[in-house]
Amino acid sequence: MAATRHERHLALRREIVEAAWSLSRARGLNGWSLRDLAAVVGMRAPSLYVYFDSKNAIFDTMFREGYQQLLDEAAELVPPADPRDALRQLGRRFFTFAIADQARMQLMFWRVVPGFEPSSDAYDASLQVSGFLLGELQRIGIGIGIDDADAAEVWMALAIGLVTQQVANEPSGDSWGRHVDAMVDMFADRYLRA
Amino acid sequence: MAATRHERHLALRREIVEAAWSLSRARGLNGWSLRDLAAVVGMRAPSLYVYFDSKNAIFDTMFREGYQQLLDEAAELVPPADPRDALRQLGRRFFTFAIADQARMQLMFWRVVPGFEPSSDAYDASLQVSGFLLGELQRIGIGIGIDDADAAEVWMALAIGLVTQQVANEPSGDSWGRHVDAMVDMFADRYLRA
DNA sequence: GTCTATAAATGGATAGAC
DNA sequence: GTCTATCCATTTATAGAC
Repeated sequence: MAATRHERHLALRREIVEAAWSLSRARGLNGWSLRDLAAVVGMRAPSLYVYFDSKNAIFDTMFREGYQQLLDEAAELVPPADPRDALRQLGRRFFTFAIADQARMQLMFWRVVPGFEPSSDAYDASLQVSGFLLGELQRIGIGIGIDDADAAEVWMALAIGLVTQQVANEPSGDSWGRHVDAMVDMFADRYLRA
Repeated sequence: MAATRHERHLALRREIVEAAWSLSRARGLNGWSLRDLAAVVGMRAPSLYVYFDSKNAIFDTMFREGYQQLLDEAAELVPPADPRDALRQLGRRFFTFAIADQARMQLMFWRVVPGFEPSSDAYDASLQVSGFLLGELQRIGIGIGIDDADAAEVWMALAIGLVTQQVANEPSGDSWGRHVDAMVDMFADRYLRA
């Protein structure tokens, strides 16, 4: 069964994005050019334009994939019955996810690529993650009766603060992870319904 | 009283750094070249090398100044007697300081300029800030008896998380600031000695 | 679809005259 | 100290042959 033209096109698109991830992990989000990227997949730079309209279009795909990956990991979770344990699981998993790929983290949460703004499609993917988090916090029993969205924002700030400190101060380590439980407990003490 | 050659040299150095701050605020840390910078101070690019060895040397000075400014602001604080009020003051002031200049914040806390690593002198300035924070938290009465440095790391993660979310998601606003008190209270509930 | 060639611009940094 | 001229490298992107 020969692959159709369309299938081959999609496969090469995939290969290009994977190479972009690989280069970003190795040299940073802004550490590679289209020439470099093309070389990895055995092409010349102009050929990439058959698959993507611009370099930012590649970043856009990566941005969307980052949030999709986070959503996939979240969907796989089997939350413990105890609310506080469920929060700990969420916090630990997010920390692990974020520091596992610093380039991905920076693309998703720091917006650090000059001139890149996520398309509305890509932005939708990030909204799905926010929606999942909000739903999960509500299910677990978060809220002081006024505004669950505020609790979700505080949760994200806690999580991203820890990850930001980790990546900025000790890029190749994970020692800030030892504070995850403490931060989850702080959050639970304030926002978990008794 | 005529200015000495040395004084004129220092004055121009200052003018160059101020122009670099100005450009960074207007176009981002990576949004200007040495040509642009020279134009602002009425020079050509090569003349800048009389005052700085490289572009990164300019960033290094800015990095050091950023931490010095934070230290200066901190030193001006008159802490309220009540420990929790003192923490609130610290948190609010840091948030205001950080979002007042996003380029400065990104240079200090995100390490986002490719190829730039702070010199040991500049790094020392950042250590002074850490030292001040640790001393202040101890004075206020933080600590669960084991490790005050952990509390300081958690404090910084909280503060930087809020600022990171603010800058990444609403660069021109300050709405994440409404969570400052909530985060300070969470921190106080856990780490403030009763 | 892939290539060569090239546009068109930009970058940090240096040499050397004045 | 400041300049012109320039090096040398780099970049994204396009035109057009094959």
